[in-house]
Amino acid sequence: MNIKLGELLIFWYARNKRNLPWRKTKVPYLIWISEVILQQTRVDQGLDYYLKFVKRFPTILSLASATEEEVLKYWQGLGYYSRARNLHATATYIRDEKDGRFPHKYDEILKLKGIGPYTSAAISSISFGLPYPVIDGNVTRVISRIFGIKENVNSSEGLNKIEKKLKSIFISESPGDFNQAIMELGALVCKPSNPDCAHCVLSTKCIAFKQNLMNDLPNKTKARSPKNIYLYYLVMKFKKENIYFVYFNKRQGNTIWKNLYDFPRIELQKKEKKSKIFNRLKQSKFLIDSSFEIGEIMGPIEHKLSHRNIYAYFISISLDGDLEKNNEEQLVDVNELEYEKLPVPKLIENYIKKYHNWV
DNA sequence: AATACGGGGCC
DNA sequence: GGCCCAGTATT
Repeated sequence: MNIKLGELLIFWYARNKRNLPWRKTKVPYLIWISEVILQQTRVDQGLDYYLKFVKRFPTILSLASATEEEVLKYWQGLGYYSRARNLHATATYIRDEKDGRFPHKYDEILKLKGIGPYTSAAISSISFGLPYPVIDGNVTRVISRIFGIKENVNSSEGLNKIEKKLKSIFISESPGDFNQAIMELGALVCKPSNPDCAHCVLSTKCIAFKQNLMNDLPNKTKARSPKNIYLYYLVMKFKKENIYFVYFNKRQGNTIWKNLYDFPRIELQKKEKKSKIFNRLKQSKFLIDSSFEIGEIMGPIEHKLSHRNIYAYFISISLDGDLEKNNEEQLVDVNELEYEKLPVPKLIENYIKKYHNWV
C-alpha cells in the first residue's frame, strides 16, 4: 500500500480541520469575501470581520448597493484597506457588467480587482471544483520543508521549484479539499516557528524533519526594517449651535489609508522640538487666517506597521468658529455622533477612544 | 525584482 | 525588535 502524500493530507484535514463559517458553503461570493479577508491575515484576526461583513452584505448586490464608506467602516481595523475598496468596486462591476453573476473560470476571476493568482485559485477550486493549486505562505512553507527546497522562496527560481513540487502532489480530483488541507497543515502543525512535527502526518516523508532543517526552511528574503515617521495631528475643535465639532480629513490619493478619515497633519522625518512644531503649526494653511488656542498635546502614541514606525502626536486646538475650507484637503466637520459612521485608521480609533474629549 | 500597503500575535 | 501571516498592485 502506497498512499499518496496528497491523500494523506486530505485524510488528515478531514479529521482535524477547524470548524469555520466559510467551510460550510461553496457560494462564490462568500468564498471570495473569506479569501480576501484572509489575505495576509490570520483566521483569529479575520473571523469576526467575516461574520459581521457577510451579515451586513450577504450578496454581491447588497455589497454593490452600499457606499464605499460603509464598506470601509466594516473593514476598519483590519488593515490593507485596498481590499475593501476593491471588493466594493468589483461588486459594482459584477452587478453592472456581468449580470450580477460571479465568473466561473480561473482566468476571468483573475482579472477582477483585488484578486491575484492565490485568490483566483482558491475560489476556482473551492467554489467550482477546478484543478488549480494555491500558493500562499503556508503552502510555500510546507512544500519547502517536505521537499527540502533551499532556494530563496522569494526568487523566481525558488517559486518555480515550489510550484513544480506542489503540482507533483496535487490531487486534482479534490482541489478544494487539497488546497485547504495543505494550508490548514501549515497553520496548525507546520507553523513558522516551532512546528509540531511530532503530530505531523507527513513527518516521515519530510526532508526538513529528517535533516532537522525545520527552522531553516523556508529560506526567505528578510524584510527591510521599518522607517520612522513623526506625525503631528491637528485636532481642531469648535462649537457650532451648542454642539462640539472636530475637523476630519478624508485622505486623498494613492497612499496609506486612502479614503479613510484622519486629521490634518504635519509629517516629519525626525523628532522636532515643540517650539519648532508650534511655528510650523501657526503657519499651517488651516490656521494662518484663524484665531485659535493651542491646548494639550498627547503623545507620542506609537503605531507600528510592517513598513513604518509611526510616532503620533495629537495637538488639541480650539478654534473661535468655522474654518474657511481648504481645497487641498477634504475637511469635514464632524460631531460625536457623526464620527461613529466614519471609517478611520486604527491609530485614529485608538486616539479617539483613549484620549479625545469632544467638549 | 523591489516596494507600498495594516495590523496583530508570537518568540 | 524581528518575523510572519489563506497577497495584490504598482513601479
